[in-house]
Amino acid sequence: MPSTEPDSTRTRSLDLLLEVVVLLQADMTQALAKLGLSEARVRVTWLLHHGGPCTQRALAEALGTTARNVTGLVDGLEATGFVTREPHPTDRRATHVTLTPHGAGVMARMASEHEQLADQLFGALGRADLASLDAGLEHVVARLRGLLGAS
Amino acid sequence: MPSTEPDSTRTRSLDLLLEVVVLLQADMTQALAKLGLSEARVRVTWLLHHGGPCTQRALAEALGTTARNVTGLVDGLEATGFVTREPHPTDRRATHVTLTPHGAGVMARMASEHEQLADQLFGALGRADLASLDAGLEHVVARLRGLLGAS
DNA sequence: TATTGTTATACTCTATAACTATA
DNA sequence: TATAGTTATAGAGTATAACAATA
Repeated sequence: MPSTEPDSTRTRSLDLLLEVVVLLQADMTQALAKLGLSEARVRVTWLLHHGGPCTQRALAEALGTTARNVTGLVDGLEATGFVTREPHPTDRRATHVTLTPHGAGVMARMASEHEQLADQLFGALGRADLASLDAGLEHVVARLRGLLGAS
Repeated sequence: MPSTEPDSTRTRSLDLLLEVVVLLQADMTQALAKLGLSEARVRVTWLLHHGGPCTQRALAEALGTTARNVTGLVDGLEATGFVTREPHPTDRRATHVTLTPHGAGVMARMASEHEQLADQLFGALGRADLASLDAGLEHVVARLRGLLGAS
């Protein structure tokens, strides 16, 4: 038997992984919609939840997007009661985007749903199975980082 | 030691999985852009590549979207030379969306890049490691299908 | 009457460029 | 002069609703 596995085995693993991507994304989008958030907006509230109040400039850099886009995202989050624009303590050009109590509550609820999902996905797996899954995923993460870095 | 694992272990596995989602999506988007396609448009060409020419109505149902949206996607694919609108052989209301030779060539190239990615991600894994990764992913797929079905 | 695809309209996310207020 | 955030404008993707042509 040759030392290289047939391609079909690896391709099947990639297809499985892509199916997980599709399903996980669908589940996330659905869960976010119930909380009144979109994927783009939750990235903002996530940054505010960890890290606290923040200028729009800093948000734009952390998100890897433009200042204009952040204006739109914060507009939407402000209109739906997730954040407020406060004056920056020292720089009168800047705004301090801050989570409202409602926004903070939703983020806390999201964290608990996150743990719940982890239990639902992995609760039935034994310790050894979970460890080998983690090892495989870590391998994939390392490979993908390499591919994206050396683009 | 209690029979239930601490939550933190499972949450870490989920975070790993979410990181794979983010990285794989970034890699796909980048690869598609090089081929002149977006994610929404490649779903259309994928359906045409497998399955052959197709009415817009059938595309809308397969994509789970509206007829209006398919009009826009096919407009874009037509303008960039991936597909043509042909008259339907028997139903004069309908159009037969068909891959051009260029579109078919790009899809073939995509398939070969798919195999290449599978080799890059999994080539260094032994048979046993790959099998246990597959088992874990299959478990996750089954769980996610259950969650999405019973929404 | 039902179906296929279109136009009309609107909302979200993204991007560039020009501009205002402040530093 | 440089920076923070805005308005102006544009394009992709999604959705509903009204409508034309055909079945």
